[in-house]
Amino acid sequence: MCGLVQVDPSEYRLEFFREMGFERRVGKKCREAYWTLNPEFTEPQDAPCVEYWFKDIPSTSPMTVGEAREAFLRFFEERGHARVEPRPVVARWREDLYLTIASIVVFQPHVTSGLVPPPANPLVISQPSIRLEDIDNVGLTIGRHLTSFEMAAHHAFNYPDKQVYWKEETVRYAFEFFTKTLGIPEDMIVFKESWWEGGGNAGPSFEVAVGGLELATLVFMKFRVVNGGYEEIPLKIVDTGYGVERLAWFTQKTPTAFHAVYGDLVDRFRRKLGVPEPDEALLWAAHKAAGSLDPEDPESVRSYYARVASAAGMAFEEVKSALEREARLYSILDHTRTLALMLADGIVPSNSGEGYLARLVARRTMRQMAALGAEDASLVDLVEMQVEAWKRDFPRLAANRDYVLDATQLEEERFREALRRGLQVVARELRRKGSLGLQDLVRFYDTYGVPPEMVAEAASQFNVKVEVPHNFYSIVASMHRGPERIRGYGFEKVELPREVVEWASRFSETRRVFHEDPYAKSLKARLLGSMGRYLVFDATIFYPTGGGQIHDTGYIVVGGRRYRIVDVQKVGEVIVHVADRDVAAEPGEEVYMELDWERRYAIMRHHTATHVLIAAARKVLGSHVWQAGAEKTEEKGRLDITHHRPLTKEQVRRIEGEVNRVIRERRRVWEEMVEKNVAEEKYGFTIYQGGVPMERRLRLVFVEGWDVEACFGTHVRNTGEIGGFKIISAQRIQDGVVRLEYVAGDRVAEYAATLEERLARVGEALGAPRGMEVERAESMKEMVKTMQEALKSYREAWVKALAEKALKTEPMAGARLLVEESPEKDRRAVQDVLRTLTERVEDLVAAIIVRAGDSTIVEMAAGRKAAGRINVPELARRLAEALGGRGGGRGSYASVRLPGSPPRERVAEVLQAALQAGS
RNA sequence: GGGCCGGUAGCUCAGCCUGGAAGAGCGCUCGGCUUGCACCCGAGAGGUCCCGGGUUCAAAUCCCGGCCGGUCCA
Repeated sequence: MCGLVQVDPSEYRLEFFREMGFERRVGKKCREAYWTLNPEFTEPQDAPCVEYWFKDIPSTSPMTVGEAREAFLRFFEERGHARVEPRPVVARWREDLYLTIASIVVFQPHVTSGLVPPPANPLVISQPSIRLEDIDNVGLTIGRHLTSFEMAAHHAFNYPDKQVYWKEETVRYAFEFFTKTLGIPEDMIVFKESWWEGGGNAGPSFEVAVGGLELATLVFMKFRVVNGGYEEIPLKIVDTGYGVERLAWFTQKTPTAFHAVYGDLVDRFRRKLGVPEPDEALLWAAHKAAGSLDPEDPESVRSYYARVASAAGMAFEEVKSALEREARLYSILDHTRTLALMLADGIVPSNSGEGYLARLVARRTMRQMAALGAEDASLVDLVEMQVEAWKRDFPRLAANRDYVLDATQLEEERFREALRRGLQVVARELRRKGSLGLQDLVRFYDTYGVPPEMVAEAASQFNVKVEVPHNFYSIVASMHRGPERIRGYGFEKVELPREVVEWASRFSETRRVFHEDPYAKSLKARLLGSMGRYLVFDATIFYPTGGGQIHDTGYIVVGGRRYRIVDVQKVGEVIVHVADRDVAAEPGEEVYMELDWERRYAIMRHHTATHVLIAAARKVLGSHVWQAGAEKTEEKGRLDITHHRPLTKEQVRRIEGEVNRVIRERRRVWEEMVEKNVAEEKYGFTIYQGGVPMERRLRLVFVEGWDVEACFGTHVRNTGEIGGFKIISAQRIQDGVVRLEYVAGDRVAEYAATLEERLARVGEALGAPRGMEVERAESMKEMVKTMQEALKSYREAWVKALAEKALKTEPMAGARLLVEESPEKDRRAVQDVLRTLTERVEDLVAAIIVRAGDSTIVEMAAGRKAAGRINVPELARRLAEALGGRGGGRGSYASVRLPGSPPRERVAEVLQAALQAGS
């Protein structure tokens, strides 16, 4: 972007530039400062300022993405950098980010905050990253925007007592890499002065551009942003980012980055999607013009097409439609790889969290496919091609192939289903209203997920024209703008009064005897302080609520008095005990404490069972399974796992079987304190099932040969102690999350007992002997059916009798009147009877009295002939008026509720009088 | 986590706005037609209108709460 940053210019004045004879200039168009060896440059050589002309700049032989990545890594390895393996594209170690958007994210916040040392220093990495901000521009800009890319980077962390290197070396490395490894002429490389800010940090930076293409950014993080000002930080970080895809594009000199990155996939996708091959000259014209394209500005897009049209000697409309098709093809290439990477790293598509981001990418891709008219193409096919193409670069694509494809297929089905439903509503509204406005478009998208293009297409079949504004999606987005929120598990919430928290945090760390010996049932400790019911000791065996494990209960004896402990909470490293009443004791007094051991032991069993369970679930269902929440109490364990489909009975049974096998195998369980870096390296991010502790050293809980997790809880020593395991429910609690509830140990027998009890009650209610409950239920069902049939024939008989009786009455005022008591209370049935009756005797007005406790309901209906002369609702009003009730009706039907229990004769009298009066 | 939409026959849905007989198409059963493989004609079975409360003489329909599903956004 063009614009001036006001920074101390000395930040950018390097010895290296002086040595090499670089000159500092300011762009004529873009008023930005840059350093160059080329006397002819008037602009800083990056995208909006100049057009792409890098195809005319010499470089080494063409490199694929893999070759470019390897060349970069090797270059820095040879210069003393340790190679670090990339992390997943899902930032599981971050609470405030869903996706890995840059290599530095790998080291945030634990390393950048200084808490944990980096895994190596200096280091080099190529980190697959995903950014969805510019997803709408992907394709149109022929490669400037990508949703998934690899950020190759070398990082150096400079501590006050350990300096590694800073600007001089970083810029020298860049220059050397570009000239020696990529073979770019020295005078083509431009270093533009810039300023970087992000995540609360800031610093000067250089953007390295060649021939219009920005190839790298070199950031020198040295400030913290405090109240809008900058404050120097002790840990100064070299944060670089080289676009691996751009390196490949640069060396291959293809018209678009997609040709360079995806190679023959471009043509294979093109065939699958039925996109015609464009003229090569057109693509090159687009290549040149795309550098100055601002995709957010419709006018800029229009003039881009116009420039391409005149350069290629083609008609504007022809160019526009060809480039739009190309853009869709490229974005499909880009999105399918992004989706594959997201799924391979275990994202489960859903309607919330990172799962929604995966769905967003999938649906956007399918929209593009639909816009190309590629109805026969399948998203699964395309994703599968990406998996095949990239499995050597990203082995987890192959490892999780089944899940990636299954989840993709499910998304494809769901989208089709949503469209089908939504388009049905669209068609209905079109028939009703005949036209659709912007609000309708928004509603169809927002509520039913039908994109406006598809609404417009559906409308065209009704010969209705619908305008879709170009900024439709931002209109929708702006309507949803709510409070800015970040991801959080909401756990470890301290539920203590503010003043207690303040008071408690003044104490030093409480010794955690429950960790030293989880089997300690009692302990002698010393009271450090008390505040009403709140107590702090020097040591404790009471576990505080946290990590999904509920606190312990028990009692203490202090100052000769006994108190129950009803709650235990953690404030930092201090453990606060809550007694059942105010405690009268002085600091320094000795305290005896004892746990409700049976309760605690049940909790421990459930907790260890949870660890065994999650590993079992991952084994049976796949490595996309992550803990989405957990709770362990005395009664049962509860574990929410991410999974895209509801569990089958078979899967539940297999998971249960795995857990019971591990119990049977009597595996050892133990804890170890391990350095964070070592733990992550050795055991992976699956250790973070319950959240990410911000500690330099992690408490890892091991289940021998089965599971490792960072965990604060108390565990049994051997899986054999779990004793037994039964899943008591497995239900989908939200899209992409399945909740498992289970019992362990003695609870299994207790659970079986409650089931027995329930069955016994069912048997009793049915009057069935033991073991015959099902047969009895079935025979009763039959019996109900028989009785319903009998009831039906009795009602028919009653109707017949009523009809005969009605025919014997004398018509007056042209209608017969029949007033009868109902033998049954069911109003519905009575209405049915009335209906049949008045159909048979057409000049009849019938009233049937239903006694309902302390009131009386009179249902009334008239036959066809009678209804012509008599207004039944009016009759009802008269009856209500006369006997103090309320009622009404419509057409030939009415009902009245009367207070008390007036005799039939009274009702008949009133009705007769009303009829005679001529209602 | 929030907004919006929905839950009626085995399936897909109408009815709800404006309260007053629970419907259609497909499927199913039976019969007819047809030398059986998406034909036609006729008859029939099939419902806790998601659950709970409220308003009302009367609730699938209106109001409140809950459960479940969908969708968009963060």
